[in-house]
Amino acid sequence: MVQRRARQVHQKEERRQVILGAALDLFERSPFQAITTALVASKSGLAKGTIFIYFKTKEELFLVLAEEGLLKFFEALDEALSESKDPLSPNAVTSQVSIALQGQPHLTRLMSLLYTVLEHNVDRLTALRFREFLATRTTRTARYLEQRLPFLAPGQGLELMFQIHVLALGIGQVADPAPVVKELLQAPGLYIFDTPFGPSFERSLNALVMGLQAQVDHSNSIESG
Amino acid sequence: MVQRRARQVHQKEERRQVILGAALDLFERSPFQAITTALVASKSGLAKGTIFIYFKTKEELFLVLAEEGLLKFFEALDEALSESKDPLSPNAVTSQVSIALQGQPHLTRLMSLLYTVLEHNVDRLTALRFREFLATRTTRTARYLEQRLPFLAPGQGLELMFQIHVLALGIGQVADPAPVVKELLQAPGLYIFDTPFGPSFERSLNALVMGLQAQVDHSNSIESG
Amino acid sequence: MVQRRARQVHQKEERRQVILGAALDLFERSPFQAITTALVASKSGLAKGTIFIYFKTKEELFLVLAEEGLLKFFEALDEALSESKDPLSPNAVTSQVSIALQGQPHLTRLMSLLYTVLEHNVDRLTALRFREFLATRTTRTARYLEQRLPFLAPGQGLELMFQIHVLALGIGQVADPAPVVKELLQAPGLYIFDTPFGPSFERSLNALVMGLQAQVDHSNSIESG
Amino acid sequence: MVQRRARQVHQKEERRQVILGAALDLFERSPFQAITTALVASKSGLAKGTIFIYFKTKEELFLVLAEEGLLKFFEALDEALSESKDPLSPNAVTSQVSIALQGQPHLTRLMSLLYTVLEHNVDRLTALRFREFLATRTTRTARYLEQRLPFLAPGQGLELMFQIHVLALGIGQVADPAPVVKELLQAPGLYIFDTPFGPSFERSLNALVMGLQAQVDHSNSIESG
DNA sequence: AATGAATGAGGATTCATTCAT
DNA sequence: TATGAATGAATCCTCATTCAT
Repeated sequence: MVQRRARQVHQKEERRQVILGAALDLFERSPFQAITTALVASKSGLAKGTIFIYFKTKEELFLVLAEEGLLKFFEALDEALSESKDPLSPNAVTSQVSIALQGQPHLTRLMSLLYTVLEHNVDRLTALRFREFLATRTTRTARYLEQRLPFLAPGQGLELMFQIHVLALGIGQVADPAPVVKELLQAPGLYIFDTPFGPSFERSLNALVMGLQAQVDHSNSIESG
Repeated sequence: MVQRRARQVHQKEERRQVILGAALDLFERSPFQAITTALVASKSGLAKGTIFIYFKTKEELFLVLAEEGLLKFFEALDEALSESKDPLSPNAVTSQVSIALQGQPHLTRLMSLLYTVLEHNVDRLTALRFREFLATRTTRTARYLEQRLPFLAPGQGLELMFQIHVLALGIGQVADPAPVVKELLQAPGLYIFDTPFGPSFERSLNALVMGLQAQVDHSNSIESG
Repeated sequence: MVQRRARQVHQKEERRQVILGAALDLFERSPFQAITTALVASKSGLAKGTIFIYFKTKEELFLVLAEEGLLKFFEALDEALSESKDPLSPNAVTSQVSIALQGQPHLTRLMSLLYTVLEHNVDRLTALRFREFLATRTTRTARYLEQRLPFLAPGQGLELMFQIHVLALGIGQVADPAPVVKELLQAPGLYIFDTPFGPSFERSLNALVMGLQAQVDHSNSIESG
Repeated sequence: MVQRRARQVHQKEERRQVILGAALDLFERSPFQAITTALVASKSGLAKGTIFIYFKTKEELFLVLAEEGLLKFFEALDEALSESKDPLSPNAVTSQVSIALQGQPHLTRLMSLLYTVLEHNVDRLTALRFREFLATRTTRTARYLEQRLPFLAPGQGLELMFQIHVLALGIGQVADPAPVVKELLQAPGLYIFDTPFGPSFERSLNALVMGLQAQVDHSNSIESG
């Protein structure tokens, strides 16, 4: 069964999306290593070789998936942060970030792949484009943060974005343990580190934001003292 | 080449250490996937099969490696925290944690494997033992933290340990990018997220600790207000 | 060395035959366990992985080999049995079966693998198809037998086919001993069970057919008595 | 836990029996390939190495098991056949053989291993002893058969023993299909060859014996004709 | 552009057997 | 004799990727 050829740009983009959709579907249900390109192909209704016309490697495919997830996250967060110009409480910011993040439930799992797997089998140009995207959007959102958290000094928005990133990465992994472990964690005494993503993330991020604020207050009081 | 048989308990422990040493050596120079059991064996001066007498799977071997690294980390930190009984500043705590962590340069790389790879091919008992170790030592160090940071409420020591763990995990990954990416990050504009582990970790942890303190102060001032 | 791609159905069938031929060649010279898939591949002039495109497992490959051998046996026997419509003597039938069987010298060795090895690593569908083939052809040949041996009651043709099958299986094994044993059997007093396949098979089958006839005669004489 | 050493002959024989018992136990529940020497050892309460003191190879161990099973079979059959001196009907003989055979339910499974596996990894001497045992007992029982079936010419007792052997071998395999197949055989139309051992064996053997008788009658009638 | 046949490197484990203790 | 640590050969199959059609 030969698919119609996608000659026009928008047809190609459409087909790309079909593949990405299939990959995401599979990723929701199974770990990365269990997802073979044959599986992605058959789920896409395409041949194996066709996948590699649209994505140079399996890792590139998932890197794009990660990018799309990140994009939605950035858009959601940016929108929430730019609704008004008024300052926001740390709590409010934390909560917005958390909401934006959980709109992409698979994003954190993708992110743990990002540094350990995906970027390891991708060519320079693809990596460059991804990193440019990441830098651009991170910087933009950082500016919003600085606007809504007036105590942030210039540059601290970026710092906060870094910490959000890192927190999501770390908590994402801890909150998604191996099947064997998932079972074990029911036992009393092992409850440590067995935490749902959302609350842990919010608590930690909240502390972080308040810490940044405290640092600023502190240095201010010294200056003005 | 037949090795002298390790019949006594201490001989077996010694041989175990030889294997662990070889594995660590290799891990310093290459990614986990590139380390074959054949490599570990030949570096240990043992036959391939012998490795599997001491460790049921490749993953178990590296899980033990992670545990040993963690043990050293906990010991170093515990010792630093129990040197005196006086309160410590957030900065001081942060710095001790960072020092203890960097005494085990490969620990963070091992930790990223922990949740995504190692615990996925290990039997229940092995996973259980590891988690018990983790729970025990984390709890113990949490108590020290509560002693040296008097503003911490009971239970907040554990919370802080969780955050340390998560921060190390996340920053460890971000700070150790793929070779292609490492090169790219030289370029201006992409410097984002290109940060050495130590300073990033300390800044973030510091903010976190100050945040916890601020939360406490805040709730106190409300109560007493 | 990349082979020309077999896109057309007949090209694929051709390649399948190349693999089967290579496997049969190897099987003539060495025991099943000694035949590695690598060997089959290199003998086929194909890559290792290619074998598994055509056959899901090594056992499936040899199951197909067995089926092809059986097919030739059935065809030869059916043809011999349908040459005329006249009754045949037990001796004549026995001899036809023996001839058809010895046209496939490796068939009996393959058959001993069938129940003990091949069907143990084959999926349901493959096993089903093989058994359907076996049932269909066995039933058909059974009908021929009933035609040429008029004393056979309905259903006894199938019974006879079962006995032929079982005899070929058993004698095939006894007549093909291990190398060490082959040597020993030269010694006097151990000649027991050291028998070439053909004559043993014919003698036994002959007795069997005559026994069936005798049973019929016997029950007839009782009825008419 | 070091076992007491077996210094006396009878202690050694006892230990041998412990091992054989363990192996038989395991063989009842699992296929030959699934039985590792480690399993046999632990089930025997001995160390792996100890097994190899008593049996040179895994195959020798199972060859001895086969021999013991055969011995019991011969003894049971011999006893039944020598109870009186009167002639027996084919039916009676068939039934005695079948009873003796089914007293050793695992014997037929062991026998299929005999020619295809066991004798392939055993030294000359072991093979020789086994074959001598087989020849001796087969010959002895053959004599009993000739006594109870007076129509048998000299030498035909041995012929019959061969056929019994071969029938047990073949039917044993057909009656013990792979798990996948066992399921399939429930389906209608595939019932062919799906037969319990006992009845199939008796029907076939009966026909065989009657065939031998018929042959004799036939040649007699010619001679006297 | 689409296909899917062909590639072939890749690799952890198993396990019978040996032999130092 | 008993032990069990050490050996190391042995191997099927997977799967991302290529490329002839």
